[in-house]
Amino acid sequence: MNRKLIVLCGPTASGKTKLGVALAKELDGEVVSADSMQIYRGMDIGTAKPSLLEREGIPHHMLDVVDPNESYSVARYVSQATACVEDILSRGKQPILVGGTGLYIDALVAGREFAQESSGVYRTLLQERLLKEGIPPLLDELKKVDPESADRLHPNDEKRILRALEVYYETGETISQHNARTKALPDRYPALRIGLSFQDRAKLYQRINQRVDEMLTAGLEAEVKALLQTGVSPEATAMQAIGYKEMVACLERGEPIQMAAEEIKLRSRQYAKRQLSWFRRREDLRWILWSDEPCFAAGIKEATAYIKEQLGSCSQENPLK
RNA sequence: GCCUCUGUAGCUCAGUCGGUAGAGCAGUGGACUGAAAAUCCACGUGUCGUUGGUUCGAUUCCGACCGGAGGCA
Repeated sequence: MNRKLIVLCGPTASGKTKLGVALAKELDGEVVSADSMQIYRGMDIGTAKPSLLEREGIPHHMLDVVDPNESYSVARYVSQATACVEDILSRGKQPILVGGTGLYIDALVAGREFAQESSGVYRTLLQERLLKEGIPPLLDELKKVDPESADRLHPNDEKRILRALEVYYETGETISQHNARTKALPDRYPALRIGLSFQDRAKLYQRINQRVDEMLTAGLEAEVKALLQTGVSPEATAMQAIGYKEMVACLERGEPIQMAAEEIKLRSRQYAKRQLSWFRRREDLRWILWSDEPCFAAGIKEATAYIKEQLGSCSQENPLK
């Protein structure tokens, strides 16, 4: 039985959503979103969540699965999204992972285990200590329990230093041991990865800028205000999303919306660059690069040709049919 | 027209008591194992507005010119 995952990834505004739907139609598939912000209900405009119309009747999973006040994590994503993938496979359909959150994609494909669910007491404790003592004593502590991680982590990388300590105190296993063990495990799913972007970086940036303007026209300001009014905390993880945190700050300071728009464009461009650096490191990823405007007809041709070629080479009959 | 301030990296600006200059931001590359749209790291040569003068040596001092801001008329 074919358990192969098709992965469609790339930076924001590269056209993943549209090509994903087209691919799903072509391959009798369903879309599983791999986006760390589109999971939140009520955050539609700023996350560029595909509307019902844009989904064109193709079932989309992992959209609107939590409230913006809830805390979420890769681990939760992996378990929820795996259930979706299994369900799709059991019905004989092709799962297509579409999204820009590299960590979520890799974790799902690998079937990554994370250090055990915790009560959170250590995290709060460690965060309090960070505030009071600063990072040096915590790094010293990590040096004692997990010298490998202490050595690997940069002294300024507070987030990861805390996590390393947390994992050790929660589970008794150091994060370096845990990582080494889980890295050795084989992937849960075989995956075919397709990356979407532009040949010319400037073109990508131009598209991003344009899309931010469209978001503002579509009512991003009202969406953010509505979220705050329904009690979403500005501190919530969901509110770290690009487009939201800048808008919140702008409203607080009473600045003109145009200033927020410029900030959102800038942060989105920088985000796209980080996404590219995540995806580029994979040698087994097949890039489809738009030369000018995205041409989905050509994109779908290129993608399906690649998929058929890859699948054809490992099985006598087309397993997608 | 006169006076004052100003012109240094893509942008905002430091600085050189005369020995050809450095921050922040932007940009580029990278990392990433329960916050990931988060978080973190690395990378800084540019006719120091132009042109004369003084000087062994000027981006730095002096003059003129050009651009910008303000003030007086």
